[in-house]
Amino acid sequence: MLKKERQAYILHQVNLHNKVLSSHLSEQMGVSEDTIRRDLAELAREGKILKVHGGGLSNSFHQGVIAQDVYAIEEKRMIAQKAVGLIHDGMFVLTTGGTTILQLARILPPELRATFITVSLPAAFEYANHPNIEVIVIGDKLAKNSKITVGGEAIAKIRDIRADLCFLGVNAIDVQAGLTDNDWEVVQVKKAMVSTAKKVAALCISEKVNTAEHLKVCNIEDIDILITELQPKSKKLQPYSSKGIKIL
Amino acid sequence: MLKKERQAYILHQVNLHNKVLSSHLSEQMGVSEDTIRRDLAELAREGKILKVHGGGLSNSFHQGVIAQDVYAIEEKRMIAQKAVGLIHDGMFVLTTGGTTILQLARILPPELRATFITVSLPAAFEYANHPNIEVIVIGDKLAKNSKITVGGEAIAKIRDIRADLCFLGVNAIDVQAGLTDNDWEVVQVKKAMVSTAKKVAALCISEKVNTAEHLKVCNIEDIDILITELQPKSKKLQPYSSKGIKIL
DNA sequence: CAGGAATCTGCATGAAACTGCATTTTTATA
DNA sequence: TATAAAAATGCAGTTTCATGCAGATTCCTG
Repeated sequence: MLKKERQAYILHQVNLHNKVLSSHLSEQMGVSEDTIRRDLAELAREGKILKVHGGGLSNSFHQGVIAQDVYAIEEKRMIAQKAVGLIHDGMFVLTTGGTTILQLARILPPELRATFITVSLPAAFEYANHPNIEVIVIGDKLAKNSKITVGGEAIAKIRDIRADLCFLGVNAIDVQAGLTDNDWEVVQVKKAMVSTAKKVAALCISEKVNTAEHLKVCNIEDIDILITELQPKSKKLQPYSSKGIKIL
Repeated sequence: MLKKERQAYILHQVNLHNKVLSSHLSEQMGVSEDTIRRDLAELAREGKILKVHGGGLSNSFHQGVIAQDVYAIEEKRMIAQKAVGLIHDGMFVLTTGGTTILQLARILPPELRATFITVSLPAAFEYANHPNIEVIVIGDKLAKNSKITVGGEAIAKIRDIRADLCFLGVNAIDVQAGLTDNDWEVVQVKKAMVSTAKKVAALCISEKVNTAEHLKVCNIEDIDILITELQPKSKKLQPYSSKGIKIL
């Protein structure tokens, strides 16, 4: 088993269960606890997990339930503002979770009449605050840290929906690597969304542009629209523009 | 159970109930009171709680965040306390929404390993705070006021699940009229739950005993267990007891 | 102010982590 | 393709950490 593979697995486990035990992982993949510890240390150094005595925890533990201030909120608001312009009355819109998507959910104009389909519970709450929005929740097993539903049922259900538009909260995007993420289950969900939606819009703060994670969601060509807080003509976005992606 | 995990749980409990007892926590998670004290001391040092003789208090005075008050919270807590005794490791439990159910969700002991299936988004959030609870969300159209999913999909999915136990938050109960409610869609969901669960427990504050609404959920005979804040032998509950319902 | 409960202190123990080193695997390059 | 360099891994010995327990002390309550 490759190191990266192992770490991806650990990350997956952490994102799924919020917690991993060194002893458990060691046994599970047949390597020494030392190796696991080194993996955990590395993941912690990259800020992807929180390392504690005995194993590792999801970062969401450290950030706590309180003091939930969103990172780069202004940028995300700006992105949401641009994204909202893509939605029109009568549309069926698919969305993932993520803080950027939540911003979008908050600023939907009250007179908008559309149907939002989501796997994200927090997003569903926000959509529900809008009088004229229909909200469809996709059900399945709940991933505890991200509060999104994941699994085969969810994916099958997403595939059944021919949405007009899909908003993806993006973890990492790169011209070569395409759209990538670090949680196996989330990737499955996003893949399903990309494949079923007529148009795909990626919401991404500029900081994450030209970065990559381990797990691939889709190719850069599968994205129709890229929304960042930058000016559309910004140099950083040129490579995407020349791939035929519409920049907002 | 990891140290951080334990502390996160304590913090959650403090923020929820504004108070925790060392003795209670010790028993709940099966560690010595010394350990709890050390945890409380550490959390206090970090300024997250206020440590006092016998346990800990929320310092929300400083933060300014006050928990929303629920009608008849004490009664509901008592009901939840009784209900929790019915749940055992490995069980599949179906629940509706409602504030009584939310209380139940909050006091689940951390070591409990069970699967909770729900249509209620707020309940799903609460369940997700418990480290060893699996949460399955039933998806469908979201009813905005009650924040539960309703519709044919949801009902079909509920029917697919052979749950060991079902907790119904009860709106009105009466020996003749049976269990009744006033929201058509909620009734559909409850009906499906009653028909599929092996055991049905109704959670009901005494105030609603011997009242009726317009829409029928099920007959009184379909209920296996009735939980109120009253003593099981209370006069008000005799008619139910004599119908063969177990009173807690 | 008396009695019981909660707390603190120091210590013992087992588990986990770190350190340095030897061995294996991967990668780069001649 | 051969081979050196670099990286990854496991192991043994030592150190640190988490936790429970016993006994002394302090804190509440009636």
